[in-house]
Amino acid sequence: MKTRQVYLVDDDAAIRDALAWLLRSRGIDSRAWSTAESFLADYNSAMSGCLILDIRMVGMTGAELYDQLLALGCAMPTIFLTGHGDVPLAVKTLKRGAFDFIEKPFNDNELVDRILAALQQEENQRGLDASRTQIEERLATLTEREQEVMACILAGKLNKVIADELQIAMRTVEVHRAHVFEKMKVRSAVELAQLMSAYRAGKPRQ
Amino acid sequence: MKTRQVYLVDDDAAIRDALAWLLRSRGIDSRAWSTAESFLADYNSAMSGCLILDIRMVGMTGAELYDQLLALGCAMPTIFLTGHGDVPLAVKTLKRGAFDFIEKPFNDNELVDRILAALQQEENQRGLDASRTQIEERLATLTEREQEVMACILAGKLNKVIADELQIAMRTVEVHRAHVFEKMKVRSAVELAQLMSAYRAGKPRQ
DNA sequence: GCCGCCATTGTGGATTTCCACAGCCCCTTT
DNA sequence: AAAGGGGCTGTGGAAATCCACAATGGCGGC
Repeated sequence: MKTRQVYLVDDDAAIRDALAWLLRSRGIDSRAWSTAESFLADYNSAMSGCLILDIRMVGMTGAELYDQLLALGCAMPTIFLTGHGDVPLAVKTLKRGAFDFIEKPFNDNELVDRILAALQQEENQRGLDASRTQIEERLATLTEREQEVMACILAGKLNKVIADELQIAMRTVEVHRAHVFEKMKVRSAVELAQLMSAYRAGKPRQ
Repeated sequence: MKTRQVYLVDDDAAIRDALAWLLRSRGIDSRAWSTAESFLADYNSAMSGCLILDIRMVGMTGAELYDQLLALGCAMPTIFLTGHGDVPLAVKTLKRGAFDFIEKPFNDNELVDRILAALQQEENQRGLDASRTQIEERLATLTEREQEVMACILAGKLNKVIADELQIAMRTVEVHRAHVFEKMKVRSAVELAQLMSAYRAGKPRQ
């Protein structure tokens, strides 16, 4: 099981070193990169933790790197460090989902608190993602007919009504219904309804 | 039925007039205040629409007014106008829920687009709030026993299991169950499960 | 005392859900 | 050809849900 890390990207070596030292003193694992390009080349979706990005860097900026990572499906919470007052950029980046903005020079405790919060959020999100994946895997096992019957079940329809609508025997509805419960690993229509409600509530993820 | 309005608060008369004119030319109703204090004195929860606040004003600032309004339970989307680059304040206010930050001088079309989006969001939120209120009213009609039985239903338990746990007859469970469905205005356990799932998913609102 | 609300329970019967056992047909893969 | 998957169906019977009709008892308010 991989450990969470804090990924630091800043072209200022002093900042990188200071941050790495700070995090080590708090027992937090970290790795540093001096350019956005080098981090991007190393990035892979197995990375787990949070990002600390300097918003302005030589070459690709932190904001541009963030856009690239979003496009790659990276969901790690991202904290931006900024030394300039650029409100539109801060607003835009926050609205795109950045976790936080912290101005240099920063307060050590404040930054570590935000980092811990970001790590916690990432952990929570990973759990949610795992659940979603599991539900999706179960859904993928359903035949077309089973999906149709499931939709009717979730619409609260009686088996005989489903049978009428799909023009099949009630016995067949029962068979498909039993398969749906089995494949979705639920024991009742209530449980199925709750599972699918939770799944759909967490769906907006694009 | 009250109409939605845009509420303008800015100590700069030229801005207020220009905004009012702009909105009128787009067929959007608005009202203006020159100080945060005067708006706060007039505020009431029946106001519907969105807010445009200048972030810095003589006396109470836009940010301070926003905090006050939040404390009063105001849910109108709030767009801040700012002429200075104060990133921490922008970040803090956005994280508190502000709808957007726009720097002066602003682009007319951009601002109107954001206002229309804010009005739409407020409309959607009103609809959600109305639904929540309705559900809460129905929940309030349930007796303690009915609430207990409902919890068991939502846990997917059979009537006979509920009867065992609550140490009552199955017939009594059926009576309470029927009352729960009637009062919650649902026709099945599935429908009840979905109603409560949606309600609980939208609960974090404090 | 009367009334309304709440909780509880029983009887009898209808409807719905669930499923073991059994079977048929079509299509695809080995 | 045989096996597996999917869809479909029937029989018989048990379990679960639903409810009209009926009733009792406790509590609080008028």
